[in-house]
Amino acid sequence: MVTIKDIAEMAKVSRTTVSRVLNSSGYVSEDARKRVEKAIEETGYIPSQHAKSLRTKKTKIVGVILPTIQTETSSRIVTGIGEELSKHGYEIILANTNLKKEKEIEFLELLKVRRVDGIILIATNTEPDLVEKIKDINIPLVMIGQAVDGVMSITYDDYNAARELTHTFITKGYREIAFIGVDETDRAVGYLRKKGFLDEMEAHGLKVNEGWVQEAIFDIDSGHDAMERILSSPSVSDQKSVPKAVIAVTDRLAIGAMSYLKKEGIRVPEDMGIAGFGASEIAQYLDPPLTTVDNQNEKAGEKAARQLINRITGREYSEKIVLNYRLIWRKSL
Amino acid sequence: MVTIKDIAEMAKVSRTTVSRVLNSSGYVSEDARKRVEKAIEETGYIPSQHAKSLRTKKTKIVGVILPTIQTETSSRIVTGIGEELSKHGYEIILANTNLKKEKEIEFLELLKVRRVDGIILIATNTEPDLVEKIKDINIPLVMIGQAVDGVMSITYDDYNAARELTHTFITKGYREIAFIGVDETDRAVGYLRKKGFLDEMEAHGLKVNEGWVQEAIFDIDSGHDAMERILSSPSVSDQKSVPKAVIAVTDRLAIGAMSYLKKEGIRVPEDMGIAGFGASEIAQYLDPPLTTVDNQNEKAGEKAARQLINRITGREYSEKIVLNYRLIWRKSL
DNA sequence: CTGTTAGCGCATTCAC
DNA sequence: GTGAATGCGCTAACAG
Repeated sequence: MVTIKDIAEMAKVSRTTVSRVLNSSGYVSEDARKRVEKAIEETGYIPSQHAKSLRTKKTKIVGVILPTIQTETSSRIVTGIGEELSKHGYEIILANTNLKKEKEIEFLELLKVRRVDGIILIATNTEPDLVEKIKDINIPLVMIGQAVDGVMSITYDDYNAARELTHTFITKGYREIAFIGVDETDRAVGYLRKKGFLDEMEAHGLKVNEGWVQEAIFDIDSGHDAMERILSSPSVSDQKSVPKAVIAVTDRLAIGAMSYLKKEGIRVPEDMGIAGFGASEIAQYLDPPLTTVDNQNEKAGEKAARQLINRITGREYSEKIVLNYRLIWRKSL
Repeated sequence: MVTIKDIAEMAKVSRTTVSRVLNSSGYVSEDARKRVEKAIEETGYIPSQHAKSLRTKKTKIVGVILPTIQTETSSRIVTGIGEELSKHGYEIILANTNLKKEKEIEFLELLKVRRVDGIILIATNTEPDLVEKIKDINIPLVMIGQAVDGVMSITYDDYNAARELTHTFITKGYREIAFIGVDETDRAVGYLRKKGFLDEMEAHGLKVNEGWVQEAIFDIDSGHDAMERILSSPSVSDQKSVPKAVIAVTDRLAIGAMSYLKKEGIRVPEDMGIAGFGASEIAQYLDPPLTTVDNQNEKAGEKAARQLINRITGREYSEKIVLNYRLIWRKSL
């Protein structure tokens, strides 16, 4: 492998001079520059980022820890992050936990070994050991999706989105509304979206029957099963109170729910209104097209990257950003 | 930042000894080891991978270049790659071209700067400048999805999958079959799948009308439009020959086509059979569920990673691997 | 404008 | 069993 030393010798200058033309820093005579460039050209020399990093203490790498890349949410966020980072000459090291929580902490360690300049964590929980680890990692870090005191974050306005969505269901005349949520250790998706729903229902004096609120995991089948549980809960079986609508906290859960409804011959939206969250691409092609909440994931990724870079480079940055959302009304209710 | 030198001083040994316990190489007395470990524990010392890389010439990083991460195909491949690499202590640097071809070459450069140990390229084309660049990059590289002479690759059996799919359409009684493809510079998806289709049709003496073969780009809307073009092509408009089935080269294109059919009141599969490629998760939840070809993307990723590591570490590896596929029959035909 | 000197943090001889 | 010496490839004072 050809090194800076070889170039220096070929161009009959010192390594310093080569370094100068490489980084276009300091003065270098036209003549010397030419010779250096020629040598680089001839040899195909490419400077080693490692040696450079060792010296400068900057790696120009950002670690991205995520729970899975196989959801539109994640992949969009990553696209946004990548887009923004590459503008500034940073690369991404991808750390995919595949939904194994313990790996989050492992990866934090690992990224530290790699001396990344910053970390972006697409978070699924805010558990104490994770937060503790984050706080003593001593590398600029921003979380996406969850907010924690003392940690930079980009979050969605989950609570208000859920309220507004619920509100609109109500103003459209729905009064019996069911809910498919997820585990509340996911504070944003599990807790806040559910709370928004419940608070809005309560504000309107509407009752949410036991059995109407079901918990699922993040996949389509789970939405299917949750819908089934809702429709076979005691008060429903007695025909005393059948929900007329259902809100699912992700589009995938909504798709699963729809598939159950279709199987049972329950028409959407005539017999049951439905909405999801996430604005997945497929939502608009469903039959009927699914009402959903667009959280602007790419933008979340971009903002996270931008704020992180600001922080890394000592510029001003926002500690917390809450993105606004957009309700997309379609025919499913 | 605490370094190996600090640990050495604290433990009253030389840096060499610290290095030894770090890498569990060579002899080190129980006593010395204890002291070193204690010092590491107390300081939270983490060795710098950069310094190590500079010394050992190994980064334990693999670069992954991909056209987009927002398709199931890509994200699954990446999951497979990540899964396998992490078993061996490698990390991924993600290079997302966002469908900009020129960036592929740019990223190759960049990964060279980073001195990655290997590169995995999820390829969309096999154009000469790309191939040339690959060949003189001098870093072990494996392509996924496209085959090129002299380059390691993992590919799908696109040609035969297309033939077999077509064959089954035919044995089910379909004789008028249309086709939605993509640009043939994508040799695997664009050229081979189309050729498989055409060859099989020809082998059965079936005619493929002009206008029945349309070219789309990789998104849902494009599938919709292609379907529209097929059904409004001259021979179809004359009612002389309306296709009774359509094969799309990706599930997304098939979904787009289905949405057009639904809009036009054309029933699937009664009026028109349809199939896609890719075994996307959503395919089974469509109405009707979509027949598709599973080409095991995670496995492709895993194999690519494994072969690459074999190559990097000087073990035996396969230059070319062609994965088998699996037809998934559902109600859409 | 340019070169000399001095490390960055680590692994690897080679002695002891 | 252990340590001193050396250098990986690069940048950053500091002199000239």
